[in-house]
This record gives sequence, structure tokens and C-alpha cells, in this order.
Amino acid sequence: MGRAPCCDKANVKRGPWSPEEDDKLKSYIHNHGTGGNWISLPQKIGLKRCGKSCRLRWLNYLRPNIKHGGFTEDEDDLICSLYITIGSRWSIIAAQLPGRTDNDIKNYWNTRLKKKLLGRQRRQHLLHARRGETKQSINWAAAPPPPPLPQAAAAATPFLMMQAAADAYNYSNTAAVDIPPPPPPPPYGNFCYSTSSSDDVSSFSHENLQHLSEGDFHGGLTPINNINNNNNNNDGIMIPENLSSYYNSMPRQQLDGDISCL
DNA sequence: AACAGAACCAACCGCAGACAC
DNA sequence: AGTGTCTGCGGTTGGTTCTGT
Repeated sequence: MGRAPCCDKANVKRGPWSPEEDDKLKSYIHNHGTGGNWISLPQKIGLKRCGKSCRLRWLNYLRPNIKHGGFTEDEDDLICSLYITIGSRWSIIAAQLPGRTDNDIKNYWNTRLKKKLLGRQRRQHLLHARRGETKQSINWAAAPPPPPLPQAAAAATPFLMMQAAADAYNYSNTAAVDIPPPPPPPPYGNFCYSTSSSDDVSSFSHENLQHLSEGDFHGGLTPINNINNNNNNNDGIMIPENLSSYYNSMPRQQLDGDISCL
């Protein structure tokens, strides 16, 4: 036999929390802790809430030292770098940002940061166009079969795909005439991107990746805390040292799936 | 001033893995 | 060992606020 059901959904209150409910939850947890069981907690306090809802409320808003809003440029950069590195693992990203919750970061990313990043790409694209610079065209159909990548380089693939998504965005928003959007990028697309951009996050071309060894990603990683101190010389993919082993242990297929939303 | 659409964000939903029985 | 619940996570929804016309 398993455990008792979570809660009777017909008899639980839903929607925004009142200050009274917040007070009850906060003072109970302050005095007794969660007791390791969120499901039974609302009953003990006399709250008509689902245990899941209590947990969410506590973790995202009531627990001490939570920061809301007012994300700094440094935090923006860190979130972008981590997203590029590990995808939408919000709990891991939140763990790198003291006082921030995964929900907060997720909302912030979805509503602002994603656009900000794409906006940067777009501006850069326009700048290149204005200067008369040309980028190597992306020939999706004719791309040769990808040679095997070193494991760590393969781990960077989500970033390349994100770049491809950003470029697809640029193409579809800057063209004078309607050009059909490019087809979805192949797993290891034939991309070419500047590595000297003024963007906070720089990239490697696929070709460059071929010449990188695992050491370039592991031993020679740029520690994530250094990102904030850098200017325009971030010509690499930055992986937090304490996350690189975790990240590189993940199956590639799963990681690629992380950016399917783009 | 009124309305529409966009942006924001708190909360809910559903899934997968962990775990109790 | 098997069953079914619990927990934690990421994705999504829907209400509220903001902004532009």
C-alpha cells in the first residue's frame, strides 16, 4: 500500500493567498518546521489549502531572505549564461542566485530576459548589416553530416541551437520581404557566429568547436563568477565549475530538449 | 477617458523519480 | 518486489497592471 491521497481537491481553497493564510503558514513553519510532510501540514494549521500549494507559497514567497524583482545586470548575465549552459533547469539556476526562487527566475526569463537576449542578437545583426558585413550563410539543407564532437563540445549544442533560434528570429524580423523561416536546425548545425561580439555571452562557431578539446571546457573553464568582471572578451562558453561535471553527465538528447521552447 | 493589447507574475497543472508501505 | 503516493520540478494559465492609441 502507498500513502494517503494528497488532498481532496473539491474542498481546498485556490487562488491568491490572504495575509491571514500567510501568517498562519509562516508562524507554524517558524515554530514547528514543515515536519517533512507538506500534505498533512495544512490540516494541522487549519488551512483549507492543498499541501502542494502551501509548499509553493512557502518556498516562493514566505521563507526568509527571498528577493523579489530588481534583478541586477550581474544576475541577468549569470542567468543567461546558466541557461545557455544547462537549459531550463530553473532550480539549479536558482541555487546559484542566493535569495532568488526558481519560479521568479523562470518568470523573469520568460517575460524579459529572453526578449532582451534576442534583442541583442537582433541589434547585432542590424549592425552587421549596416556595416555591410556579411555572415556566412546558413545552408540548412546542404549541411554535411556532422563530425563527432568532443563530449564537452556536444554539451554546448543547446547554445548553438539557441543562436540558431535567435538568428531565425532575426531573419524573420529584419527581412524586407517575407522570407519563409529556415527549417529547424539539425542537431549540429553548420553555424558561423562572431566570437568577438560585444554581447556579454559569446559563442563558438561549429567549426571552432571541432578544434576544441575537452580540456578547453573542463580544466580551462571560465569560472562563472568571473563573467561579471569581464568586458567584451568572453570568447568562450562559460560553464560554472561546480556545474560542468553535472552538465556533461547529462544525456545529450535530454539537453537538446531543453530549448525546444525557443 | 475609454478601450485594447501587451506585459507581468502568482498560482496551478501534470509529469517523473523517489520513496513509503 | 510491486504498488501507488509524495515531492520537486518545469511548463502553462489566468488575473492584474501597464502602456499605447
